[in-house]
Amino acid sequence: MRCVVRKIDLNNFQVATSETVRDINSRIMLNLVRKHQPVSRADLMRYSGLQRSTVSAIAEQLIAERWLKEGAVGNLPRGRKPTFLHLNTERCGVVGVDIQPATTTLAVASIDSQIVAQESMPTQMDPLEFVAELSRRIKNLIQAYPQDAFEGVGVSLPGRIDATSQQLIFAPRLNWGEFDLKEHLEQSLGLPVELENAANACALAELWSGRHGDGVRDLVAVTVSDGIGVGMMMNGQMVRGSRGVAGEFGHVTLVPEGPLCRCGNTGCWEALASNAAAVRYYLEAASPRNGEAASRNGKARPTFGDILRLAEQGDAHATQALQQMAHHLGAGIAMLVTGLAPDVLVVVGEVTRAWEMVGPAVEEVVKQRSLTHAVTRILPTDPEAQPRLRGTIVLVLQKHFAAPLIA
Amino acid sequence: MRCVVRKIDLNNFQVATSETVRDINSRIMLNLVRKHQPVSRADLMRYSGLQRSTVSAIAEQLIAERWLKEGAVGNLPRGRKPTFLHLNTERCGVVGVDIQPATTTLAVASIDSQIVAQESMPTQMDPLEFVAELSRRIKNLIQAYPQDAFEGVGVSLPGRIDATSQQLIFAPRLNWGEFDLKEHLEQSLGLPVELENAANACALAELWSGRHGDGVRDLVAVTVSDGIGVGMMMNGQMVRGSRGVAGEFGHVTLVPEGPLCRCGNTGCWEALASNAAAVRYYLEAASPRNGEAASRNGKARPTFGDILRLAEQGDAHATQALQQMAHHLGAGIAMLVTGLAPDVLVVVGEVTRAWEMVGPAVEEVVKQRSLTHAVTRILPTDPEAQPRLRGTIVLVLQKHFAAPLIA
DNA sequence: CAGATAAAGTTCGAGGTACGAACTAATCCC
DNA sequence: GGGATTAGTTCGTACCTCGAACTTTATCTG
Repeated sequence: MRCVVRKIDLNNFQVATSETVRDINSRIMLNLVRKHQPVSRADLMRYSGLQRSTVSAIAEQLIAERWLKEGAVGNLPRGRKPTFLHLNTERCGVVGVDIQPATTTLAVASIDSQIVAQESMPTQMDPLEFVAELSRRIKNLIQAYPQDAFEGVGVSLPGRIDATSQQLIFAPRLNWGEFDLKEHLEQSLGLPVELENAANACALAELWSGRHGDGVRDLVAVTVSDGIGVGMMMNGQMVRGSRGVAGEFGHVTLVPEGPLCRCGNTGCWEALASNAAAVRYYLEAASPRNGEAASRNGKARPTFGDILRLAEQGDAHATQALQQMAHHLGAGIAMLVTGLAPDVLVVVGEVTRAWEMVGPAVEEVVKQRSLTHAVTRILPTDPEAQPRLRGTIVLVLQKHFAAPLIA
Repeated sequence: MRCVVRKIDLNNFQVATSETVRDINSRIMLNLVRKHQPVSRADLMRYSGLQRSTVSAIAEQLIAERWLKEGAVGNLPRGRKPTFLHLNTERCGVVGVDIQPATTTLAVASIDSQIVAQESMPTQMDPLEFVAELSRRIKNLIQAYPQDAFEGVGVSLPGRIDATSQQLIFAPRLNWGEFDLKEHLEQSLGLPVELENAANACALAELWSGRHGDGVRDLVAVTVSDGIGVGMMMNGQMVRGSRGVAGEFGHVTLVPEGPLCRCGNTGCWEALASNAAAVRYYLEAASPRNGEAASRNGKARPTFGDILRLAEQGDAHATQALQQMAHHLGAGIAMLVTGLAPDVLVVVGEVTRAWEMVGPAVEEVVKQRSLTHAVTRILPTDPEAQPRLRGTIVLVLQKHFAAPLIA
């Protein structure tokens, strides 16, 4: 039984009243239904340890609030048949937006986190234009449902959001400057908006709806694209750090005299192990003397997707580039495994498509470099699972399903 | 207003009852008294937002349980004079034990974390002998107080404790093997015992009784001795990781082809920046050709303390060794600042005695390598403050002062 | 010096919540 | 049809906070 105590934050606490008790217990109920649905009141009583009468009372309230619905009756060998309860998916509640440099994906999900509609659009260069188009599309998706049926909008993006002001403070890959995305979207949609860094969103999604089991309380997500991002869930909570900038392990120096990174330093993890690094390794291997020049005269610079395809076809240079990338990916992952010892570390990004090639190389480096006590499972995510997007859904739903802010 | 939500742990939750409300509110009260004492009921009402009647009721209960005591009456320009409340230090409650490879320090503290008695003893090689001697000394210290006045014993040690079994799983510097220290001490003393890794204890002490202000929720402690340990408090909670082994950043590879570490790998942070590394740098500088040999033939190998002393006297080799150590210390700290972005990072160890020399070098590396957004304050701890020992006190007290385990 | 004013602290009834025992409902088996 | 079994409801009790009214103990004012 792991039980980590928390220091009470005397700047930001909430005293308890009688309603607090109901709040806590109904959240527990909601989570138990989410996990076990369809489930009878009698089973909820057994799972929760609450009295049968209390379970009934809470169920009645949650049904009145349209969180739960009564469904079919079950069958038992003896006795009265139970009435099953399940999450009320008609309360069709959440909009999720995954902003990536080129493409933005938006989705509507029900409160059981199932995506019921989804579409994509290009990510405009101009933030105001982007907000206008995004709002138009969201309104369009939403209008089929009752007016007040939506809880909010979750947004994941490749950048940093100040913890207090919720302003975008660092998003070089979007190049929008210090734009108040939250304010603009809220104004335009009339719904509460939650912004989150993409890696954090992935970690959130994996902890809440990944298939890792209930025992997982510490999870790290590593997103690999043109950069590397890290999202951390520790003790079941997101680690945001001082100004919401925790997780920039991508800019830790792993090779002191290594290649130049776009951050201005040298040998950063992401300069060694990102998709862009793999492309560089490929160019270096393909024309050893002068990799950069080769790409300029004649054929276009290959994309990381090209390299994955070439490696799959058995191209030696591409395979070598992936191996180099894998080695350095492993070095960074070893750092996280050694330092944070999460239960699970998930890798997100195109690179997972070649995991049967990259994975073993990563595992080898991690095994060699980390102490024997760490038992972290390193898992690639299925690209179909859309962890960023699922994270945005959880971002909104966690307000209702997470433990209440107590003391 | 930062507010991080937590996923409810369905394997380990607690439903709320009416008593839960009192539990939460009395813990808030206890913390408010701890912070503001001496303080009147009326002030507590204002700090907490609870009703005056509720504050009185809770105060009455806490006085009955001997947590609080009524003290002097205050003075106000008008109206009835307030009766001040303060923590009841006569409830003299906690034993702290700081086990270090050579010396073990034990202390008795009151519930306001003030140390009232303290003594040291050598750390024996044999764990059973050690437990016997430690118990004898603790019993001796305790006997002056009422029989039932002690809450428990907190222990910090250079090693790892399995999160579930509370067994010692890795303590090479003590060389005790897999010894069940907790069980042996509890048997011998009849008091509950809490074990914790030394770096974690430091982080705990700094968060709970450091002078960093209430706003600090994310704090990292770096202990520098013959090894390097890292303790993390994130969102006001200790990060223990999967099997309680989080924080082994000392064994992250920072220089791929670097010096051999005792863990078997090369270029680990602690092989580059620990006290032992500084001694190595000194020997290399003092006899460039053959540092190791020099120490063997003739004069004894200098200790890190010697190097600090020499550097203070202006010795060039010692100064250079410290600079090398500082550079690498900075590299590792830059990793932590970049990746975790804590509000505060404290450095613990003998090296802080030379901080006017080491600090600027560390700051320079960190400034160069970390992104501009991190606002981490890097602070040396006062060696007099005994952070390890204070951490052991908090270890026991947090059971009563921390937020209750809810949902 | 008496009355007004003010602040601290107490008392007590109302409302919300969970507990737990007793009760009703539904179903199967003999 | 009666007994056994399980699901779900009802209702009185206990605990807790709220909030208004009240008591206590001061100072200020005319």
